Amino acid sequence: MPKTLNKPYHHGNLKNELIDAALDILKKKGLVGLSLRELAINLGVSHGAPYRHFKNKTELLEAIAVIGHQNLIQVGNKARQKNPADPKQQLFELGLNYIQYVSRNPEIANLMFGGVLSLENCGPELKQASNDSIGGLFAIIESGKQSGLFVNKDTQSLALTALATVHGLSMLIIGGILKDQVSSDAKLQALGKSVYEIMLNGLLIKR
Amino acid sequence: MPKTLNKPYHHGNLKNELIDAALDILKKKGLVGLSLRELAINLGVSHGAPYRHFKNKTELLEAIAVIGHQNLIQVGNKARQKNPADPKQQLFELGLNYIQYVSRNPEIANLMFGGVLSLENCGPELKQASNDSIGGLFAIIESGKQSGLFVNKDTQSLALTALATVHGLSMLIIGGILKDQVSSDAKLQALGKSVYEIMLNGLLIKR
DNA sequence: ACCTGAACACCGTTCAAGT
DNA sequence: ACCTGAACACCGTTCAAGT
Repeated sequence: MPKTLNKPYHHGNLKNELIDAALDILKKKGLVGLSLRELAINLGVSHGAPYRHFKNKTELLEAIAVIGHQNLIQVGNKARQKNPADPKQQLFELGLNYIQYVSRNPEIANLMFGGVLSLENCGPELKQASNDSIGGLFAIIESGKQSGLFVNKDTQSLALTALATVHGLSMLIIGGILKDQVSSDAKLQALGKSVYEIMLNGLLIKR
Repeated sequence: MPKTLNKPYHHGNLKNELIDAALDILKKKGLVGLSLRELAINLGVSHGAPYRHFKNKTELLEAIAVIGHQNLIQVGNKARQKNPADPKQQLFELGLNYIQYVSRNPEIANLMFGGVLSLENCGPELKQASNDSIGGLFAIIESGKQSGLFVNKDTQSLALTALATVHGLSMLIIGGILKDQVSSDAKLQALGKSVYEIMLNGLLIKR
């Protein structure tokens, strides 16, 4: 990791290095263990330096949450591009990769969804990113409806149901509530597939 | 609210008062605004006093999370008792009331599910409570399967699908992601009902 | 424009000492 | 058994001053 190389640097892209270092500590020590002062010291600057790039600690955390949302947006985009004209498979891949991303980045996910940040009084970047992250799912549902695959109910309710299922499963997993059910990667995959099929076909017996 | 009544008290049930006061501040100022020191001062004791009743701040937060889980367990119990032999209605009430409880107690929910506490290294009470909170749902699914109402898949997958949907919707709501969709209590109710029916019947068109 | 270093007002936690 | 008060090691944030 880049600590001090040849010489102490007095400028550069401290902003991005702060974000990277923050991500690092977040994964290692969790949100509680993350302090701006430690970040600054680790990067060889004074503890006041971060405030030239972030108004406060929250603004740094928001920057990380934005990255998380952008990653989820990518998950949606990839799922669509990889399976053109197959909304069912698109939905499946979106779901499984969503769960996988959250499982592998629990600290970022908790930052995005754990109530630490407020979408009301946050910067415009986070507002934008968090809005956009639902977009891919809506598109999939919409195309699936048009091709007569999905039920003809309002797109929003359908999309939210799918999102809720996937999101809920993800959050339950990183919350540790399902630790028995997802002790291995294979089990997680199996559970995801199982839930996905129940979501598609419903809980009720057909009549 | 109980601050200083007639005389300064030097003993009593400080432990419970700390929990109550913490809940109060949690709702008013959020988790970030909660400090043991302020709690102690508000209750008229020294800042060291809380440490006679809680090993540390985390242990206080765990006590609150336990209360939250117990409340969710009650939600499940009520839903079952109120609609005997009607698993469909039981599931509906459990779901809507779960969403309602989380919506109305977002700080507690974020404490339970937001990654602040670890279910791995927490006290036995929280472990117990968090395990039990899924129980009611399992019972509903099981009885619904036996009466030929729900699909004959493994109970765990069915229960987790239902839980994930309800939990996910709840967390999305308090996360502010659905603020447009749930701006009023009526809208929340409508969305809940809509999602519930999609969950029951599935996304796919029957063939 | 960017960074430093002192300063302020907080924290959590520990521990001898008091009652 | 329960609480106090000093003490320690941290925080976030601000701001004059440096380069």
